[in-house]
Amino acid sequence: MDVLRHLQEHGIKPSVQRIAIMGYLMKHLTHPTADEIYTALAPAIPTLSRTTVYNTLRLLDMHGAVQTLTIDERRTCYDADTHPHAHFLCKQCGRIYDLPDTPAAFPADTAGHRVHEAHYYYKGICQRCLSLQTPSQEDNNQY
Amino acid sequence: MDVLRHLQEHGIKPSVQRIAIMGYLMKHLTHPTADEIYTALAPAIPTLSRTTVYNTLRLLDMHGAVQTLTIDERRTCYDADTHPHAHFLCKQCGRIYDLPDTPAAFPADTAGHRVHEAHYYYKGICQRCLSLQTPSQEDNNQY
DNA sequence: ATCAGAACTGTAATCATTACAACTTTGAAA
DNA sequence: TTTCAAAGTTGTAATGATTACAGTTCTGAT
Repeated sequence: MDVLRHLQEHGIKPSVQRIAIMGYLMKHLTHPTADEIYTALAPAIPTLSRTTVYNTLRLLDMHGAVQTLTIDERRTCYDADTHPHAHFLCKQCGRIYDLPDTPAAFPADTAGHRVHEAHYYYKGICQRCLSLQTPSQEDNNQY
Repeated sequence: MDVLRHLQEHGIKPSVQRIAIMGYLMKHLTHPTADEIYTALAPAIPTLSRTTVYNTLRLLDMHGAVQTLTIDERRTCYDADTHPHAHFLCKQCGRIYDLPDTPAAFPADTAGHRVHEAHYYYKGICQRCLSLQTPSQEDNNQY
């Protein structure tokens, strides 16, 4: 997992903060939010600012080094895996999973529009929540 | 376009406000935001409250009478067409278009998760912006 | 006519994100 | 090796969409 090279391949000048944020995303493929990244890195980089995390994530996205996920209305999530792949959001626990099977990356008919990005996602109840489910908890959905 | 029947078919008790909001969405398939709906209806229903628009849209979504689109990080949009169909967001003008061609409604392998909703969308530059594009405007992207 | 529950309203709070201005770092040229 | 401008970072304040909440109005059954 060569974070430095990954940044350079995308034309991003490295810095302590950028390496830490990109590295966190490459290590944790759990689709974290900006705030989760900030909270995780702040102890190791005490001077880190939330603004830097937001700015850096936008920079990484613009250079194609990460993918921005706007699946959940409330939280913007980030994914170091930029290959087009489908996601699943659990409406109960809020976890976002990668799905192995992905529809075709581009629609057959784009109606004349120029497509830059393709996003596929599903919402429902994840396997984990289904197996934990008891009748009395069935309406605990939060997402 | 029978708004009243549409509401009743989804088990929603009608009211002046609910009929107006549902009717607006059925007439305007442009994927408006809550605020756009409020602004459009407020002159005709002077007592209308923004809160009611938000509450009603949530109600309509929960009963399956509309589809909530979380394509754009900033704006939550609504669509009276609840059939699974793909969308295209123009990164320049922000318009959301319907795409005629839609991938399969459900993934072949859901990894054990129970899928309730399928969402497909693309981002890029729409035909309209492409045709208006001049070299000096090429970086006016807002979305 | 009465009354309880549902629906609606307006204001205040929330909270993720962005704007901004000051400070720090970097790296090239003198 | 100093200088200096540009790039990067920081903390605080502002923004703006959405939600919480408490009071008011409407509805429909009795």
